[in-house]
Amino acid sequence: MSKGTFYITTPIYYPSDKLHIGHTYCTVATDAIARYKRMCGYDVMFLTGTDEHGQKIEEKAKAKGVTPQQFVDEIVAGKGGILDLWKLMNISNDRFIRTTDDYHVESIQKIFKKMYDKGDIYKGSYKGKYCTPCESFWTESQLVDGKCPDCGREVHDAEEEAYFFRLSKYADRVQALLETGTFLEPASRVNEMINNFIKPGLEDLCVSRTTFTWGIPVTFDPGHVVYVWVDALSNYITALGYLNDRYDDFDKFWPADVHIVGKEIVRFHSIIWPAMLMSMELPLPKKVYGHGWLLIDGGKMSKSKGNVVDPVVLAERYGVDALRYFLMREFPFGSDGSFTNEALITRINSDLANDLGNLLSRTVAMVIKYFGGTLPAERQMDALDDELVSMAGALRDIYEKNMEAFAPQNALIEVFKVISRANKYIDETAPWVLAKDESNKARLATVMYNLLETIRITVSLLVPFIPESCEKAFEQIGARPEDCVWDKANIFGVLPADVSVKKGETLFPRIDLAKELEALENLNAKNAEPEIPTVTIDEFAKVRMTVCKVLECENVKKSEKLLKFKLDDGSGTPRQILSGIAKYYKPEELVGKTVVACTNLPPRKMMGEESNGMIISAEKDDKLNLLMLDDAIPAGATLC
RNA sequence: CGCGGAGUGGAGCAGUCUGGCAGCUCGUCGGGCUCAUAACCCGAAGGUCGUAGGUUCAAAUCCUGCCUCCGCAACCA
Repeated sequence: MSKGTFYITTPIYYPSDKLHIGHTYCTVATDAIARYKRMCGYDVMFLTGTDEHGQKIEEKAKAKGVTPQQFVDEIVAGKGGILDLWKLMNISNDRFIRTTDDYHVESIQKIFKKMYDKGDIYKGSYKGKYCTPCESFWTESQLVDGKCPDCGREVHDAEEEAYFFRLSKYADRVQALLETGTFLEPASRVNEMINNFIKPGLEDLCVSRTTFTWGIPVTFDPGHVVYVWVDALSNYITALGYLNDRYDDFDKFWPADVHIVGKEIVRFHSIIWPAMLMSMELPLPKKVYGHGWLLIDGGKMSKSKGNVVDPVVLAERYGVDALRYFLMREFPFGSDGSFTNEALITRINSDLANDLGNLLSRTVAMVIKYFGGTLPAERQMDALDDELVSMAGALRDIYEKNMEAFAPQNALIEVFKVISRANKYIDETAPWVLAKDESNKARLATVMYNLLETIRITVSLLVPFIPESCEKAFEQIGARPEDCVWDKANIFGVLPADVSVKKGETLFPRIDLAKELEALENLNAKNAEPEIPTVTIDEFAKVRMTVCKVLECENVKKSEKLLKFKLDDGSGTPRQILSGIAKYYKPEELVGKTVVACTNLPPRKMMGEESNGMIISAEKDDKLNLLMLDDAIPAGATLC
């Protein structure tokens, strides 16, 4: 029965914040592929999880006053956390790994030791400039006038002990891997990897840290924790029981059939991970697929833009299946796509409500109206039936080809071509006309049966995408579970001749576009406002705002954003400040103006120039205005 | 000259590898139908395929220059 095994993974997500629609997109896509493979008869292992170590988590936990473990427990397993999100989205993962799980920790320590014993991990040092108060390493180029870019104080030469992985040793083999065959897809990502990372030369990779403690300790060298690469990437094998006793299906499922990843981490999965596996002398995954991003308003989703899309809100408003369908249907999997609420609602309405839902609804209603819900067994074929029947019968193979090519979007397009054809078929056969004459019974029954069969086949193939809705649809057309399987999705005529339908709830209610857009807009506006902490008068008083006259102003070369100012701040010495407002002002129009700057910020280096303070401006949406005062007030005056 | 992606009717995209009548979805307009979730079906309008040049019998597609947008990297205090 089984066609063999299929091991598929998502990345393990970093739980420093709530996950957004982008993570959901990746996981839903992986889920759809996993469900498809199961449907085809593969023994599937679908893994997802979380990457829970590192400095950022440590810092966030500290800021919140909890331990790192408590912090990640809350985000991963707490109410509304990552586990809840995947449950809501109906994700069918077989396993969920957390890098803080005991068995993973145990495996990582053994893997690290194994690579060390082999000589592929060696102890070296990280040379750089160290700022003691900031506890930070800086490279020469990051320094501002030879001083710490964060605090402006002196730095000194320092070396930090660290372990390195001999990535360079595997560069040739990795390049060959990328260049031959189909290891990395889509193909457009291959050039990017080779030009950007391999050709300039691969440097050995720092794989341990001593500057933070939230990580897996290196067993043979206390004080070092394993840095992200070995810890996170290895999850794909530790979750199968590699070097641990928790699971024992490593031999069964490794190598992975495909790692689904976002394009931002293609580099780690297509260069570092294969090199690590080469070092461990393990088989390489068969494929890494780098999907595109969902862009908002043509740009990247980001907190600061306030345009982060919350999957929970959308799933609760429109249904999990509708959201899953939209994500898979709207965007070409390998490229970026632009997400808009309007596209979401329009897509749900036109495909799911108008085409599929309505087809089901009108078909079931007619079977009930004309036959009391059960078809008579007599049939009468007609040439009108041919096209629909052959399209439905041929669909599975076309669908399969697209799914195998990681083009779920095209698979869905093909399914909906058949659904549209069925709607047209109703017009062509005009059942309501046939129903007027008793002598047409057999013909009418044939039309109804053909419609039910078309629905059975198309909905069978939609199961990986919208599983719950499909169950409801099967029930309405009177299909038994054994009729709705892969092996019968390319056969027309599976339902019993005297099939009985059952009226059910509306599968996908139509959504009022204008009303919902407004509602979402309002929700978003509310969410965009972060909780603003109150400041005490003492804290506020620390901020020094000084009136300055613009002496000189020019563009910073090679920078699109920065303007360089020389300001008279009343001290007698000109003050240099850089400001990212080149988009809004021309340098010459600012000379002589009276502006306000915060003058007690630490110096900071940008594009090789030092900035001593911040010029105050007001910004909203895409508008920005510098705060300018009347010329009457002299330079050096302070705001109070 | 840092790396990469993209510019195709009002919107979103396919087509480009391998030149051969410019296609799909949504929207708009007109018509049809009444089984259905005001849904469905048919028809129409709308594009010098970013731009300038080149190759060719023939260019959205191949070549060269330029412009614009997006992402990465480095700065956006």
